[in-house]
Amino acid sequence: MSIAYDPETVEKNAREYWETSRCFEVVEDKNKEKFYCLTMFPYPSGKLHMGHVRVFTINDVIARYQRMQGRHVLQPMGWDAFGMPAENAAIQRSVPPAQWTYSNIDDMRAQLKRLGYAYDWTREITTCRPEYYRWEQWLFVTLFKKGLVYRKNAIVNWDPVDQTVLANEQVIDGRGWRSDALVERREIPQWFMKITAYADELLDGLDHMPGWPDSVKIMQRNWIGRSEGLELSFEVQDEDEPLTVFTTRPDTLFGVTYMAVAAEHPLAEKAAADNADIATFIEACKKMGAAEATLETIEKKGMPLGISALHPISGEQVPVWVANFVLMSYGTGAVMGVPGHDERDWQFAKKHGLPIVQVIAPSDGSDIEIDAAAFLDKGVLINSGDFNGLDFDAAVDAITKFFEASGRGSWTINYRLRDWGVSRQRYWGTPIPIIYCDDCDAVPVPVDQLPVVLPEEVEFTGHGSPLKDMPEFINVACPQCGKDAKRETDTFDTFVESSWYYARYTGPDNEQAMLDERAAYWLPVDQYTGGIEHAILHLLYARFFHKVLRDEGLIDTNEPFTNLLTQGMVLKDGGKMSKAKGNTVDPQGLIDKFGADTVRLFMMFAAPPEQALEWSDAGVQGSFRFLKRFWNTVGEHADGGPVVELELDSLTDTQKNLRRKTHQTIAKISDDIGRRYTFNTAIAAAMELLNAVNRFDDESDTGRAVVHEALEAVVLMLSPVVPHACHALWSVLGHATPIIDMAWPKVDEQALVRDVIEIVVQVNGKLRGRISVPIDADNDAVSAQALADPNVQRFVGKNEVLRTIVVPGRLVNIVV
RNA sequence: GCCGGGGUGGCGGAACUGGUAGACGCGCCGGACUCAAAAUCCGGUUCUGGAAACAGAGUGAGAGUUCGAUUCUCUCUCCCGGCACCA
Repeated sequence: MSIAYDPETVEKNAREYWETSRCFEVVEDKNKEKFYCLTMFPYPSGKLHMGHVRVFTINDVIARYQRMQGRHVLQPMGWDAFGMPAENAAIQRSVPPAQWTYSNIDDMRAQLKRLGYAYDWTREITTCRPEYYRWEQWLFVTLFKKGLVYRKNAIVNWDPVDQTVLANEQVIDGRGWRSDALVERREIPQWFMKITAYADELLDGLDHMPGWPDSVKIMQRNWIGRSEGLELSFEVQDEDEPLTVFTTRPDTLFGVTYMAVAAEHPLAEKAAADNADIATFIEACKKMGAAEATLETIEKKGMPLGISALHPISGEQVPVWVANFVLMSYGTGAVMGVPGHDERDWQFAKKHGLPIVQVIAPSDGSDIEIDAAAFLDKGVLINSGDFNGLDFDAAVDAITKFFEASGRGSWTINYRLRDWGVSRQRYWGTPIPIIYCDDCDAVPVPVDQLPVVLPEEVEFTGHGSPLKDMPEFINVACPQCGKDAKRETDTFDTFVESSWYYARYTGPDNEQAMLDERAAYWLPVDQYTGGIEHAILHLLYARFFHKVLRDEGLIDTNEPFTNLLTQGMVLKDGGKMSKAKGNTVDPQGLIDKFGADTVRLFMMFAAPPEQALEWSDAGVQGSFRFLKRFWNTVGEHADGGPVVELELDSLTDTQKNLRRKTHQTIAKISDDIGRRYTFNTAIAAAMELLNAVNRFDDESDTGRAVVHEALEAVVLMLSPVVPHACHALWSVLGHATPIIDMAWPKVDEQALVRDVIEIVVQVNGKLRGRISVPIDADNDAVSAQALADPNVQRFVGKNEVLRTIVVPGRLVNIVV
């Protein structure tokens, strides 16, 4: 008599086997085909949440499936350990961020082990450890020397009450989240990495990444935003510095009726000096977020500065305005306004009574009313002096030539992508390895003095970085001249750590170099899985770093991630699970109650990975019930003792049918997991086969052998999803070799052969009958049989058959 | 506002290349077992009409292409992700 399914024991046994056999620890082996299978590593926020369980389970299924395909699989795990929540916890609970983080890591590691993921734990990475971050300090210094790192002013959110810099997330409706004070824009010097130097390569690479979803590639392409256009200058009356602007529509140049500059622009500041209204307006502009979403949705406001720019061709005067939607740090801090042919400019001109001039007419000669709406199409130039009558191409060509000849403009390539600001005014991050000396300016910390270690024992107040109160950290001798100097107290954006961790997993123990020859064996990552919310920033920064590391000679490939799978969120009651809503479901409780396999199964069954997953407690019950049924079916079969060898020639039709179902299912699941990543349909197919086995009532020797084949297939194919149960069931089926060392089952093409198939018959596209036809019947025979069907005849009747469409093997459509 | 994705039974979802809409599971209804309940097993379950056979309607809304549209095109609408300092 078989024993009842007890996940607690079953899972403990499997875990112990994996641990003692160390079967997931891998070393480089040139004779084996490697498969590097990675998820985006978690931020150690406390406990695992459902989103973690989902992404890790998806990746674990792929890793275990690939292992069964014979690949040498590396699946590592680590911790994206620097970040803001640790600082918040420190303020709330008076625990240093380091202590909080390490304790969370210990808890979450234990949870991951309980879930049975096939990780090589010998490669674990923790980014807040100096042995990790020292190498990104080294890289920063190296890039500094190469000129790929520079310092410039950039905007931050300043909380005037808490006297601290806020993250965008901490600004709620323009106010500080703790102080409720109106947040101000403030410019401070910050460090930047020149990602724009790689803009073209990052863009072109997207064309050679078939393993990435189109949606992600399109988003990145739009983000980089390469455009070609004319860069030109407007002289400003009584000023030495011209206003430089970029336009992709030089053909509309004669339609410029105003210029707009940012509040921080020198022209605006100058005008504010002797005009109180302008000064007030500029102050108001600065009390506004810098986020693109804000700029694009706010009410567009502006004020004339009382100065004029000179149109570079006509010489006419156009007024210069200051506007709240122009930012100094993006581009040149100035834009030209062409209200006749740009939607936003049109709105702005309408509102402020600025003239709207039509300079483009429709190509078909029709009339338009420029006062009613902007005309955005390309057309023929009018009101454009010598350029009247030219079409778009000719006009762009002629106007560009005019500027290039006069030296006041040139055809250039422009990117929406901006350089990556990596400075953060926070404590819990990698110290930026820079020393400021009064004589030598910013000096990188010499490589032999790295790492600059972040002190972990700190008092945390929440008012700025504790590093600023630590003279022992700040005061240092200038590496160049030896004079007293001061350390940078800013730390890196945490995206810096996550931009190269995937490479460090290949050699996490190397104390002499960032990366070594092991990177060449494992990279690139074959399968990368993570949230769609990282489609742009993280994935673009990682691609950038990969190219930088390549140019440093540390790796020899162009792209970090060959195949990308972006999984959807886990929802509850149609919305995001969040602590604020109080609708979180703790995976631990479910693991304790049902076991890890039930949780894994539900996660994979409830939705395809790319879609949002709606959480359902009842669905978890269903998964548990299925596992019990699965367990009992295999157990009851095994109770009948060993089975005989299958004699394929002597099968009955029913036996043949079950066998066909077995091999159809192998084909289906192999495709679902291997190609489509639709684990939900793979599990559904396994359930179907198991249902067929349960309906199959044949205790003969051959019957039991057919069942045995089906059950072996199901156990093997479900083992990536529910590995603990399948580890046990494989031995129940009489095998000495552990299932973790088994290969994926193979399809017997002979078993799939059938001689009669069912065809659907439609009349005028509506389903009216089904017929059985020989597999090799020709189209004429099939349509004749379809027409003969009694129900089909009812609808065809005396009507004339106009057309008959036969889709071989599928359907017949009779058009009357 | 801009970029990307999504909307299918009471619920999660399936339908892969334009060809049977609703696989599989949940829930619900009925039955078996039980003194009873739980668990388990069997059957039914898109809606409307019908005892049934079957018929009509039906994939966010509206139009279009097609012999045939959940699938392709256009317009609209609602929801989700991203917008450079949440990770």
